[in-house]
Amino acid sequence: MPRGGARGTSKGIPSATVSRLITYLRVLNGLEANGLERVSSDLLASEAQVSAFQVRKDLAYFGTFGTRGTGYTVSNLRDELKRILGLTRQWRVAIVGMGRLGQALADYPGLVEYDFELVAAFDVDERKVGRGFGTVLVRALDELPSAVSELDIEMVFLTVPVRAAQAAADAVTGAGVKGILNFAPTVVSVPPDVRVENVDFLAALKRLSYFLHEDGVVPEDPAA
Amino acid sequence: MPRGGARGTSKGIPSATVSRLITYLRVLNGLEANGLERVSSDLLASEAQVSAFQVRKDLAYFGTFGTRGTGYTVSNLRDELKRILGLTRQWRVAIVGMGRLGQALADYPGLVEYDFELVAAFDVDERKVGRGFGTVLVRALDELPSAVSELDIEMVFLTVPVRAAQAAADAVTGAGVKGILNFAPTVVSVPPDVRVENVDFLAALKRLSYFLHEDGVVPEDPAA
DNA sequence: ATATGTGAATTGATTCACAGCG
DNA sequence: CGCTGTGAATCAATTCACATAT
Repeated sequence: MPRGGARGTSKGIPSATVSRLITYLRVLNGLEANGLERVSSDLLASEAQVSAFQVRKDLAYFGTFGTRGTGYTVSNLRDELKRILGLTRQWRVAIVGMGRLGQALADYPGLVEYDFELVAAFDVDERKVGRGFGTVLVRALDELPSAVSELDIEMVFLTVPVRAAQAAADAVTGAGVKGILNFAPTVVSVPPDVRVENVDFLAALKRLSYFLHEDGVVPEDPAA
Repeated sequence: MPRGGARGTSKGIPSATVSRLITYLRVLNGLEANGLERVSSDLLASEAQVSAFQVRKDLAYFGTFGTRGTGYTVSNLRDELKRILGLTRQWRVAIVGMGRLGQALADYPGLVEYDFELVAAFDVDERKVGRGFGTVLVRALDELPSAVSELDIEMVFLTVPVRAAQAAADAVTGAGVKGILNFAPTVVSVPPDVRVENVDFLAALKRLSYFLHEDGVVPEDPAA
């Protein structure tokens, strides 16, 4: 019965809204780079490919940021969105699984740019332990619990094979990490206070397969 | 204002359903590898981390695949899902943008495994043209129109920088490709008969930031 | 007895229309 | 007047209860 203090911490915000806020933030950065100072919900909407209603409703979940009759100030709205999304501080991340993908992420310059600081990397493979990638040395997986508290690791990129994903997720959450960016093409289950976001290239590829295929498929007729 | 253009599906099937079907297929493959022959909606649901109602409703959009009182035959349901998802045939794909990510995808063995055949790669950079990655040679971008028809390219992985994404998408759709797997962290707009699926690691990372940050944020108090 | 398949109820998200403020 | 902010209406998705088949 969620009737009482509906004003508590932001619950009940559609996760589609969060995704769109990220798009709005990108659009604003682009507009700002072009020297634009003001923006209307209409312009923002067309750039983000949603309706203006949607833009205003999404923003309204978090407060009122515009001026009636005028619109929004680009830099102001951009700052508000960064604040809402938790992007005004650094996040300390580690990579678990230093295969091809883990190595690529360790070298990715975009991380630093967006204030995500890579502070550790882990792998089970003895031969990889001690090697350096990007700014970090690879550690053995059993160092994870101590490293999480010593280095204050807040998020982990899970880049291990499917067969190792659940065990690795258990180790990560057992060590106290509350956020997992899961690149393994599988469902991982975690305690309720841990958040998992999936980055699933193969699933996206199969969705594409479905939608391209779709036009040629006739659904079964339940005429019985 | 995007009127009428239902971005979901053409047949009224929730796109969340399509995503879940992909998960069910993975679960079934796992169960089959373990020698299981029968499965109930309950088991499938718990493995996929959804409700059994959801599993049955998702399947019901496409037909009836189970036996009352018994459940589903693993191999049969797996085959049906592959058929529904368009995964019973090969798909011919090309990569546009042979930077780090494009190169990594060209080498990725998972593509072949899932019947996605890489038939071409493109880049604007003169110095990359002619080099080989995986099974293909890099071509100049202006060869795209002829290559699409000659090689029957059906999907493209868009792995170019954000600033080049829209122009590249225009070139791709102009050449007649109907499916784009967009890895660039930006919205690309395409004609209504083209499907775009996004693989957006930075967006997932920012969603994680939001949800971890969330607990510490107090929404604005309208006492001004 | 058991587990699927499905109309109906419920919950959630999006769209709308216009009130409210600059 | 113009454009934001928001309750109300519409639309979509999920949950449920149970009839139905083996």
